[in-house]
Amino acid sequence: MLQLSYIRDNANEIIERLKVRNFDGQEVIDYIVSLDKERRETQTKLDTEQGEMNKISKKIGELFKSGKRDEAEEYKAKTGELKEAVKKHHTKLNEIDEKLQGLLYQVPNVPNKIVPAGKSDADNEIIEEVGQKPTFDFEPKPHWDLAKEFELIDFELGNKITGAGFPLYTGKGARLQRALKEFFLNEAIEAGYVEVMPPLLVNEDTGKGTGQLPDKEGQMYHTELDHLFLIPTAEVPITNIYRDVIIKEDQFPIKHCGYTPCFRREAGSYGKDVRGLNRLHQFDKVEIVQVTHPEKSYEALDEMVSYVRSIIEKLELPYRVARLCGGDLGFTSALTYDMEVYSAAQDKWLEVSSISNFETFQANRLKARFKDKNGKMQLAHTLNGSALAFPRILAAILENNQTKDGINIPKALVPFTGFDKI
RNA sequence: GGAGAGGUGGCAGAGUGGUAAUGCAGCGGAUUGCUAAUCCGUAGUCGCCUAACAGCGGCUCCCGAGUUCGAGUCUCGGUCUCUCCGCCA
Repeated sequence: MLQLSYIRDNANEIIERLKVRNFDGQEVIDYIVSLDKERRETQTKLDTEQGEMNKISKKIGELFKSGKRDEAEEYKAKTGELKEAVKKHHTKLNEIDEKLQGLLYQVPNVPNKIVPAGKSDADNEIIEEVGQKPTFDFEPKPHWDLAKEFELIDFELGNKITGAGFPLYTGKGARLQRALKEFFLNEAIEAGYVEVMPPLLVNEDTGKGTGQLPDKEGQMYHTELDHLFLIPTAEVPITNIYRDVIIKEDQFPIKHCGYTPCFRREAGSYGKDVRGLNRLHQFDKVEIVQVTHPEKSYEALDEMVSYVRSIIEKLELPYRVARLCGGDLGFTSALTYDMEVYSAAQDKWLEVSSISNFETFQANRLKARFKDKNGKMQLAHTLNGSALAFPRILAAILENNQTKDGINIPKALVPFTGFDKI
């Protein structure tokens, strides 16, 4: 959520920059600005009236104390009209606030100046491509065939137990998942991220804090009875650690990592994209999160990108880095880099990480603040990224490393799998 | 699931209708051979007024409604936490 004061002072610039994400903000921003003006006028009136009330009440109190009951009664009689006015303006203020809140929730984050214009992922700016695509002297098989052949994943069983998009990993497949978890967490801790193991169900306040709620509840599984949500990413519980927290400036940068399963309804997905491990309702991921001083957040973003590069390189996977265009940029993000690994048999780039700077957009909802050197409260900046999502990494490892008689495990994982070949 | 207790400023903790004690910590200042000690100030938020600082005012004692000239205090609803019992990994 953008700050009201920021909108008030920069309305035109905001409208202009939102165009990059194909968001026409003219109407809603104009409405916000005019409502804000009305709100302030109303509050000024209300404040004056309430101040008047307070004075009279105080006076009556004094009169009662000194036994001047008659005089007190006179003052009492005077309050009726004032009370009505207070009530009226109070109601009006509440109404305006509610409306304003609803409108503010509709405005996405302002894209960073370097975000390219564009409609879809096809317009993302590929910044760099690293590594060699593998070559084969036979027809490489897609991972879903390999998974079946080597009994790594049983999609049918997952289907039976739960439904589509909930695979059951078996044998070496399961062991590989565990190895990825171990490897990713160890690397992150090595890089200075403090591990947390958060709850997998979150309440409504938490969902609002990071921007999943309101409006995007359709993407999350919801437990009806207890009104809790299954997390779509560890970003949600981890970033919410800092909801309503006043951070000490010397704590910056705060760095966390965490492994969690993630649950996504993926309403509306269909077709080829959902084949095999490409798009699941439940998957595992290690997430990295940073909370930083506003002046340091882009530095942190770069650091996170190079960290994620380093682990992909250790897994010996060809990858590329994309700067998301306005049309593909998430609602809450100001700048996002996607990391995509090449998966040979599908001949596709698979998104395995999305690294974003939200600037103050989340912090504003979260009220994640710190006192700066001048003693002023300021919003912190929040960032996060996948490091990494397991299924597509697994898909790429299987497809890229297949040979005629098996699949080679990247060296970095061998200490955790206990085998170097499938 | 049953019963009870309780949510007060960063923390601790008073306050049963008259406008939020006190202690600790942090920060700023004063004093000061140094250190220690001492003293003073210091919550957040919204608004008015400012070039800015300052100043003034409103709101905030979990949330919402109500009673009252006046609510942390009384009434109703909601919510969260804790304790005991039951169930259970």
